[in-house]
Amino acid sequence: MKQQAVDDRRLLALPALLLGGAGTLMQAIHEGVEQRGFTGVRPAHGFAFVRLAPDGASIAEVAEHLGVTKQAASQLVEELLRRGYVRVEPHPRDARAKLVTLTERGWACTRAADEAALEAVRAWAGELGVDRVEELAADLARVARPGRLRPLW
Amino acid sequence: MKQQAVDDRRLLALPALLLGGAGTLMQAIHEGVEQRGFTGVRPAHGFAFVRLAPDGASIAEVAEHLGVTKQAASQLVEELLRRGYVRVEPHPRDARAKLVTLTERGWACTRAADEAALEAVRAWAGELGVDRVEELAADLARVARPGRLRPLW
DNA sequence: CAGAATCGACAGTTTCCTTGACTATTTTAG
DNA sequence: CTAAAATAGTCAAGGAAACTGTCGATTCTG
Repeated sequence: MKQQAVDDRRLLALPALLLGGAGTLMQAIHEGVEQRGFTGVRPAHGFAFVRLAPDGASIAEVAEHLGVTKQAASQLVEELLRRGYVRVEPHPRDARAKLVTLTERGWACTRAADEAALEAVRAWAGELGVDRVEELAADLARVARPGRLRPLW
Repeated sequence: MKQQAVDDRRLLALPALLLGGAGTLMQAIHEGVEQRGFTGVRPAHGFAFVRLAPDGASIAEVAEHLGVTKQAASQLVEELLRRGYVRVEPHPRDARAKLVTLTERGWACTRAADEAALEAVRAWAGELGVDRVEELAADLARVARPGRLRPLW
């Protein structure tokens, strides 16, 4: 039990660091995307792009992915449509649904986000070394169950 | 340049994992705190507790810590007051200001959050080993400059 | 094929944060 | 030492982004 207490103290630092690191990273990505000329894009949009990227998705699928209601997803998609990041077509297999896919501008924004993220992580690799960063990623991959990629809580 | 491209691919996984891991952790903490009987406590409250914990803080200091306006911080403090997590007294050195400090209930909630976080991280330690988790924390500590601990965006 | 489930939209509401204007106090400059 | 500027906090109004509830249209299920 005493050993347990010691371990606890060693473990207690991680949550704050993880939350802080994620916040820092998100901020860096957000700023990087803006600097590359994609203004008015919120992180929630970026998380939506992840789901839309491969082959598009329905609004309900976007909602499920973000962990919000269909109404919220619908609004978000409409905003992305207005800004030219996505196109919305009738779904080929379901007349009730709409198929939302990225436009070229949407893809460009996605690439910009990747670049911005990479820029931040490259700085870390310079500090820790590429191998250490890769280990970090491997460790996280084992513990971070990729549930919903929610913007927030 | 080619090596650079290879490294990039190896690094590109980290951002999503870090964001996902942080989200998972936040969710776990939030649920753990609720299960321990502290209902209606949002993560933003938890971040405020961090600032209040040592010796209390003024409303403006809470605002600065959270990265929101004084008005928002004022409202948040009032809510914490209603729920019994903090007490508000006149500031001993500045008649304009209020000194906000945690009540015993506030401290209990803080401990509950620590326990919930620990519970999650202990599960990781079981998966990776304590030493590996500690390395993880050490790496993160070197790269994650603890800016504002915002709930954010 | 009839009932249940699902897709998305409309309307109204809530929550949380913002800007702007204001008073009271403290700090700074002349 | 006082007049001006800065700061602490509040009130009021408004907006962004989510929510619930309801609905018509379509698809799935038994």
